[in-house]
Amino acid sequence: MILPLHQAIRVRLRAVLGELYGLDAETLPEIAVQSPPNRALGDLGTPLAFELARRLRKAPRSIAAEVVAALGPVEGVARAEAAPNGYVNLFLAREPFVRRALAGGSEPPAESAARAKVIVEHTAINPNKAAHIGHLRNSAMGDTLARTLRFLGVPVEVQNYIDDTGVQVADVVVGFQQLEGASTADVAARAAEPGFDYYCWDLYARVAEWYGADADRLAFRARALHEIEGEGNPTAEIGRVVAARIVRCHLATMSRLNVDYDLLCWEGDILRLEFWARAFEVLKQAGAVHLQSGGPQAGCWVMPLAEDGGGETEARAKIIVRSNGTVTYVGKDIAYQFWKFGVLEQDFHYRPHDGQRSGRPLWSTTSTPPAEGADASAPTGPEPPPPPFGRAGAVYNVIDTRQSYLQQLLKDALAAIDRPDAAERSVHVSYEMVALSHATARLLGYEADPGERRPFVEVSGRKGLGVKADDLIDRVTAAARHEVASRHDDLDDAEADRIAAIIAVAAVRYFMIKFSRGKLIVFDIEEALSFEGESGPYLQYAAVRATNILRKLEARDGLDDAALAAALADLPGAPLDDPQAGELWGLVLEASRLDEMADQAVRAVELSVLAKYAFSLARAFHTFYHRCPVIAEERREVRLWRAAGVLYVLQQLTRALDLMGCEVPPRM
RNA sequence: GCGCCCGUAGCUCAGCUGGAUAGAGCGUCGGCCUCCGGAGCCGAAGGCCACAGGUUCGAAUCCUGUCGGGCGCGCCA
Repeated sequence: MILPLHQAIRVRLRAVLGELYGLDAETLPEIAVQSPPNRALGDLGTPLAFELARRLRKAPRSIAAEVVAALGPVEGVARAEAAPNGYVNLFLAREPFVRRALAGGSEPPAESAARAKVIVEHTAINPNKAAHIGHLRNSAMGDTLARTLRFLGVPVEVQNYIDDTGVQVADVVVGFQQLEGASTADVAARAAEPGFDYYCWDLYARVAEWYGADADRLAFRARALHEIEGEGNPTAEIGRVVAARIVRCHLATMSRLNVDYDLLCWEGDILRLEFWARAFEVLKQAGAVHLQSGGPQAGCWVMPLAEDGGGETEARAKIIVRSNGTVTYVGKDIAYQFWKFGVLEQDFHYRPHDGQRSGRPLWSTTSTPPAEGADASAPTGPEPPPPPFGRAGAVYNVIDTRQSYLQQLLKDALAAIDRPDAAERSVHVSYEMVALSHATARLLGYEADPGERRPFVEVSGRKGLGVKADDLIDRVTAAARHEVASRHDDLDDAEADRIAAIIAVAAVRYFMIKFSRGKLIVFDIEEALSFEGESGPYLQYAAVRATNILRKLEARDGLDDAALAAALADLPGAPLDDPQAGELWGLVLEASRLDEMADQAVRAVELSVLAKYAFSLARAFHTFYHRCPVIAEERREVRLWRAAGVLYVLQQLTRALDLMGCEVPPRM
């Protein structure tokens, strides 16, 4: 991994600047270490001479020359060069670099339990219908972020917020009651059957249409919404049945994509445990909210909007508690966010939820404490106590860009209660929506709106318009299955299915991650089914090719990973410095940058960085594959070093894929 | 009206805390299976980085303005 080397170089350069010019390390800006555009220029380079030119009243070129002359030995660096234009370029010691890379290849990432825990909240799909492609973008980003943070040694807690008491669930309940005359038992029976999430998808669309036909019917929604927050009434019971079942459907869908969670947070529990009451106290004590005495907002508790500046702040304050005393959505969200940062001295109760395919234990919040002794009688023995949830040092909320205003209010609220640290570390991971191409919308049977001028069609749950996540995965899997079968006629059905599933996951997840988050994705089914070019399967194919080389090497020469390592131990490194070895060296160097890219992805909160890097590494490998044969190479030293490079690339590519929740299939 | 996001090749997009010659994929055209599997590789054509100023040794990147597009801004959730 190259990041520690960057750091060592920075430290040395800072010392050199101190020795040469008496510059204080404190007053120096962070020294940029970057990759030169062309490997011939160097393996790493820094433009520090440019920044110092004015301060030192010297030409960059001479500063660079002086720095290079004074640099002295740096661990891992073979030599330095001052480029004529002023760059300081570094050439790494290749042999030790490759040896260290291979040795560290199997090491687990540096654990640092001392670092503050980070909460990543993602998915948060309304539990009233099947998940669609828009939700996949959220989950793919959130899961990749969580995996990347863990890779960097940060303790992570993944939460999935379940809005079980919102309008969307209420609407489906109204559908069951008013359109189907269903009882709680009827709904429970239907929920136990397969395809409940698809059934509710259609029902939800029907309810929306039903409301549209007669505005008076919206009264049913208002009543259901009220009842659903309570307990012991049929509406609440049906709501519970629906939400519980749909959440299981969502978890099953996400599990297909290797997405998992630590905790399900139910909005109903936040209400029943009255988190808001405590949050309200905190806000009032800090003077963050006040009661509006006059004007249109008279009788409401409001929070002044930050940075309003003008004299109209009073009129434009954000209402947190309505004049009738009920709390708004914003208030509930503030309470939840406060809990995440440990601001409320209050906690949920917890119960274990179903197991996850990944094996990661999943917990669920509840409103009631576990019954005494009940667990001890269970066949599995007493339940382990829940881990300490909440109280995070930083929070990432993965929610689409339309929630920006609300997310800003959460930061404002934290700042208003004098928790600027929490406000600062309250990060909105915003992203644009996923829309449908006209061609795909047409394929779904959607009649194009003649007034539609935009080049895409917005997904709409109310209209029932959208590509369901499971349908997408099914279609991509079928396409992958077809491809696999056409390439291998010796695979049995189970194996072919397994490989197709692995490929489909990569295709879908890579597609959701490769665009930067501010970009609207216009989803086109044909494009998604293409496994050529910049796609998940392209990355997997590179890894499979690497695996094949190593497998053949083992079959022919009996050289497995351990034997290869042993053979390298007493192998001269000279072939690496051969000018012809440039291809191999460039590949290894590129492969070593995974930690640099993971770090950058987190700092910029831009997961596409990771996707682009993995793609470029795969591309570099494919090129190498064509130019530099391994098996057929006759010179033993060259062959072994190439094999070492292939092994390292495979390790790094596998890790990069893992960060995106993708696996390497055994064949493809 | 205010706020956020977007504008780079025919299309879809990368371009890192400003840095060396603006890069990919798709599409088009032309090559490559006697060679570790062609879901691949190599090459060609294709760019006033929306526009105009500014800051800087240096701007696709930062600042201001203009134009075009998207999304928010409720005693809804």
